[in-house]
Amino acid sequence: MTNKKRTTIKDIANVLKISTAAVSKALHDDSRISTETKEAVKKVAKELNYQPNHLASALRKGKSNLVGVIVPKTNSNFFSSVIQNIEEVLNKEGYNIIITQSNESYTKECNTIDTLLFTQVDGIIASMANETIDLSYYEKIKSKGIPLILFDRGENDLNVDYIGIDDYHSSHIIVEHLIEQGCQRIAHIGGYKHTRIFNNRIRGYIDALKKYNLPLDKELLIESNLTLQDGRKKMMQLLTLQKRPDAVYVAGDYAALGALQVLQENHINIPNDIALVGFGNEPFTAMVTPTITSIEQHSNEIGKQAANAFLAYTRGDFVKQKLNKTILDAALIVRDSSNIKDS
Amino acid sequence: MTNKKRTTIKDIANVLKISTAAVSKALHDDSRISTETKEAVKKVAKELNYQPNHLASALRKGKSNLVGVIVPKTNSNFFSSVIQNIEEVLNKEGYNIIITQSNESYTKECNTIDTLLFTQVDGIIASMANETIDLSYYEKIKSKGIPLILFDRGENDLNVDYIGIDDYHSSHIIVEHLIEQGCQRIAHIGGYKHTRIFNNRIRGYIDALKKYNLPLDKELLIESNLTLQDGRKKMMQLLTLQKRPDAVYVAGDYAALGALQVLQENHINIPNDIALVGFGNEPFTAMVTPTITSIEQHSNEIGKQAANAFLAYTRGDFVKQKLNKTILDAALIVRDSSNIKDS
DNA sequence: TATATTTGCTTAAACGTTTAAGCAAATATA
DNA sequence: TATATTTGCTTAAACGTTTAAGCAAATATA
Repeated sequence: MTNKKRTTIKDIANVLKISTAAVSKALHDDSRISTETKEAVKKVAKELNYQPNHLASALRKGKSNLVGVIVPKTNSNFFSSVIQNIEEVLNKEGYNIIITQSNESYTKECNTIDTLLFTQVDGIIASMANETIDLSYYEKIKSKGIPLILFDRGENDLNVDYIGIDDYHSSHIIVEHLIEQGCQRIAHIGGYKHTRIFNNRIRGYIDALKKYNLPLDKELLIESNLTLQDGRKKMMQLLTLQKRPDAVYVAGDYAALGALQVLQENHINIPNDIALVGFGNEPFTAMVTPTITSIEQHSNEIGKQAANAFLAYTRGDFVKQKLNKTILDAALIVRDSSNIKDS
Repeated sequence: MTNKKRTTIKDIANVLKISTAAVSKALHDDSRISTETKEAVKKVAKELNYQPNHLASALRKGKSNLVGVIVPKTNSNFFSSVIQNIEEVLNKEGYNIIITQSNESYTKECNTIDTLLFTQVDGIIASMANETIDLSYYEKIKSKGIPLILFDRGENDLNVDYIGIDDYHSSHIIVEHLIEQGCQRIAHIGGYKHTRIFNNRIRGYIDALKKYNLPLDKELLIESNLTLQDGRKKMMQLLTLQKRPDAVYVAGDYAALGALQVLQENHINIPNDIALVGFGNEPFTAMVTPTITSIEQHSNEIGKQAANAFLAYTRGDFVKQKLNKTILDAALIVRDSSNIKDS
């Protein structure tokens, strides 16, 4: 524990009898420093095991090289994969990320934002909690002039960069797929309408039914918080109907799993009696029996693009910063739970 | 974007015609500042929407109030739950955490450590990557005098605080449970022997067999990286044996799931033909069919204790800092995959 | 050869805090 | 009433960088 003080540029300067300014410039390969000096500085830096003090340079330069990432939960393949890709892109550019979880709670999300602002992050990349309706905390970020990028769960009203998939179109793909399988009464257990992505999925569902001349039955369209538990509850509700659906499209994989459990407990054949489609392509959808058809959201791509959107800001492409709404195409992964021909 | 400069204590000082030192002390409730001044300062601070510059105080105080957390992956219920609890405890004490993933890669882990040191974290709480054998990077943390706490995957040799469950005893509980179910040939798909926790599970397995006078069959003890894929592979290997096991204890849930899939594909009845036990109590173990018996590792408690161990250091209990090896008792969650009486 | 430019550094100030040292006024103590 | 202590502030320096401004020596240009 003989924690002798860390070496600073001052120490290097003393050894070489030059100024700290020269050392600083040498370490940053300033063109006005001779090659010999640079080499000497770097050699001594290595010898003394010099590690730059990030806080000092951050303070001086007015930027921390930290980016805050807010997700509803890390414990989901989608979000952890997005995070991993954000990290990969930003690390290359010298940024570190601070990951925080809102746990789907609005209060926790606000605290989290305060914490990140306090930590002087250079930007925030976020996906909103389910609960979040009031956007004033996000406005706070904007008003401080800190770049804000939203992905997956974001609101149009905020007028910031957004990366996500085409939820409206995804619903079309799913409904089309189910109709191809011969389904005629397709139910939708959707997310909260106030969240854009879930609203888009609902609109897509409704319009796709219209497109294929299927009637829209209000009983078959249910709002849910999309947890496993609520998926069970909403599936039970559907089973009590006089005219049961022959397919259920659930806007989240966890809730889809809940629905699957209920169907199995009631000895209903999947997909022949009722076909099932989830959303998100969580790994467990390929693990359960039957495997669940789902939508792949390209989490890797979303993470990379979100990071790049932030970098675009920092590179000062402010001139005529146009709002980037990047919408990726989703992919339907057909599995046993909706593959009627094969089963 | 009229990003007018942030308010500093200087601004507050100017308004009240007092020194910045007085402002600083007032904000920290220094006993040598009058109540009136404190109130006035806080009032103005609020009016000007003052937010302390964390970098400046960190630089001055020589501590960043950031704690680095390194996990093999965030995408696992165990780790994300540990993280959540670390965060909860540390946030209360004014610390923020920087979460990084090693992705089970030794190289990534080293980078991650460099990054955290560069960011001037006040401490590091880590669980090691599967690959990690060389501990020199962890020694680096210690040599810088930065508190290091390990949990779950940690090595004794490092001589630092450690929080985990009693893996040796967990194996005993599992083997006892399987014997109670009538199993006589119990296989173990274990983790890498060089990782302490997996080694302990293996030793526990061997000793428990001995205790109950069951022979140790080398064929039934297999080393694995415990991914889903490798679980499949190792299960197939067990099925090729002349004398198949009647129970398989897998040291990780993902690998257990792989084993389960292979058993089902071969129409082997679980648990009657072969009983199955996993480790970690990942949520999906309760979701698949049949549900998988597993070991609950008390991730919440581990997270809390790890955070508290770090806090103990910062509180300067250095005087006679004794090594804290906290070992929690694990709990066996019996499910269908090993419940022979009921099935 | 005289002047202009470039090279390679130094000096000094700054980023926004915190804190040791100190000082005058107010209050307590003998 | 004279001295000691406490209260409530200020002054000044420091944390470890970066960077604008400047200057002398070396080199290029006319």
